[in-house]
Amino acid sequence: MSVRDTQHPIACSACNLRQLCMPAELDNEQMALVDHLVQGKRRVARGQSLFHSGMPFEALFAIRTGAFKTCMRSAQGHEQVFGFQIAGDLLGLDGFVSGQYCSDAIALEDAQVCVMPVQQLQDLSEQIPALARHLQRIMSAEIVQERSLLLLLGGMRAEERLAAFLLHLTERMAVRGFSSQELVLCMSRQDIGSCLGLQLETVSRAFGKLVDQGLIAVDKRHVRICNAVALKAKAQLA
Amino acid sequence: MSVRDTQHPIACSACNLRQLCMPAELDNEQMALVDHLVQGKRRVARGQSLFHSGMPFEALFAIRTGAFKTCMRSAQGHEQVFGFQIAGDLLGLDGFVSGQYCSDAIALEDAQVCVMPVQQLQDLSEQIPALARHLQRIMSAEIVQERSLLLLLGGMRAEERLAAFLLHLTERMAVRGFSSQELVLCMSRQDIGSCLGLQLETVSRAFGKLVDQGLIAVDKRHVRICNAVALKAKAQLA
DNA sequence: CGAAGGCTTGAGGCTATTCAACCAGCGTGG
DNA sequence: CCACGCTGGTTGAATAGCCTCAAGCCTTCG
Repeated sequence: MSVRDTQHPIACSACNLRQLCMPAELDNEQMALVDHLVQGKRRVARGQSLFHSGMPFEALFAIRTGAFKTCMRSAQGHEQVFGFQIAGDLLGLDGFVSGQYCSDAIALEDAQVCVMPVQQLQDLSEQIPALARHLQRIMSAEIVQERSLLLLLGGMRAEERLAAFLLHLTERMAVRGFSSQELVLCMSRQDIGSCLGLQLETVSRAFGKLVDQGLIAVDKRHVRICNAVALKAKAQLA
Repeated sequence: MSVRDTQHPIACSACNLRQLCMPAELDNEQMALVDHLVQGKRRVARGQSLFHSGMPFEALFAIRTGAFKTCMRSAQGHEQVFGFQIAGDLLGLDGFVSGQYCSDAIALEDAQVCVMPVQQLQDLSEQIPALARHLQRIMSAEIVQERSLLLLLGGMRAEERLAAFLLHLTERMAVRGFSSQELVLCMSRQDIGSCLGLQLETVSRAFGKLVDQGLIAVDKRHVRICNAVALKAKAQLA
């Protein structure tokens, strides 16, 4: 399963991802409090789940390294992927409703996450309004993010969906300092398909089409954006 | 447009919808504070918007009467409906991210909403932790709700989508004390289609199929559930 | 080396879309 | 009053897009 390790207690105050999971406007005193919020780290091996639907909601997780998919499996065995999370993203926000996680979080590559127990989070939120507001913003962002997926599933064709997907991913990588031209996908065609409401074969064909049109170059899971303008036009966002 | 009216200042403490938009565990003192949170009401005529994408995020709204759809219009003119809100539901949760609403809220019938200014909401949340937690739960619920829509769009056929949609709606009406057999739709076939990722013709045909199978009876916008078990089976939730 | 997983490609079928005609109800104006 | 247009809904026929099934390739790993 997974192993707790506290041997590398990198404090939030010293973390380069702080700007993503923590509010910006903290003074030193508050920062010191926040440093105690993270109760250690947890490693999750590729393919393992960080949590799954129905487990008691005990903590929120911030991704330090690696990547996850959040998904649900229906009674019929159909797996629906809701999204992909990378370093700096928060996992477990769906647990507040019922006190149980409502989805599965599965590591797409070996990962390390910061564990933030809910109780501490609640207590600290009461002391630091900025933290409470930040959580609010993050959850609101999650809502907006999922709506953009709904927009995609509701009104786009396969090629357009894939184009939008790739652009969305590069945007997020760019925020984290990566190239906005190059992209290494950490998920399978099947996962992409599930997220976009397509079969893996259709995803494969859509990749082919985009390559044929000269918009991207693909080598296995390595993707290069050749014509960002045309790609955006295709994704109907340009 | 819309008219503010304060002539009927029904306090939250006296409102029969309180259990839906407010936390349960409030003492009298806290209840008195909450009563001041609602800065009057606003009427919205059928077809008019309560807010639309891009407007500054100044308040959250609780629906007292009437119904809304939340939607977005893409550059290409495609309208995507994200969901339908009825009495007791909160509107505007997507505004926390950027300080602007990210969607449109359009009244499907003449409606009345309680206006809760963000600033007061934030201040009060700091004084009443239960209120902050309640907001958290509501937002978390919104995330979960949208995921169920993603599940629907990702893996169901037209008939199944409609079945799930009808069941979801009756469930929510049942919570509010209405019959779980009878349903009056406040939205058009087009709106339903947009929400379910279908064309209005397809929705119409799906209605027809469900009627043929004896699962429901339809008279215009009046729907009666004849065979709830079979309907649930079709929606893959039973 | 063989087996398995991930990906691509092809052929055929099916679902939902598109385009179109048509009907019912409703409000307007002659 | 009826004719009229308009909106919302139903129905039909043809088409397009995606899914399904199937085969085959490449890489990885035991």
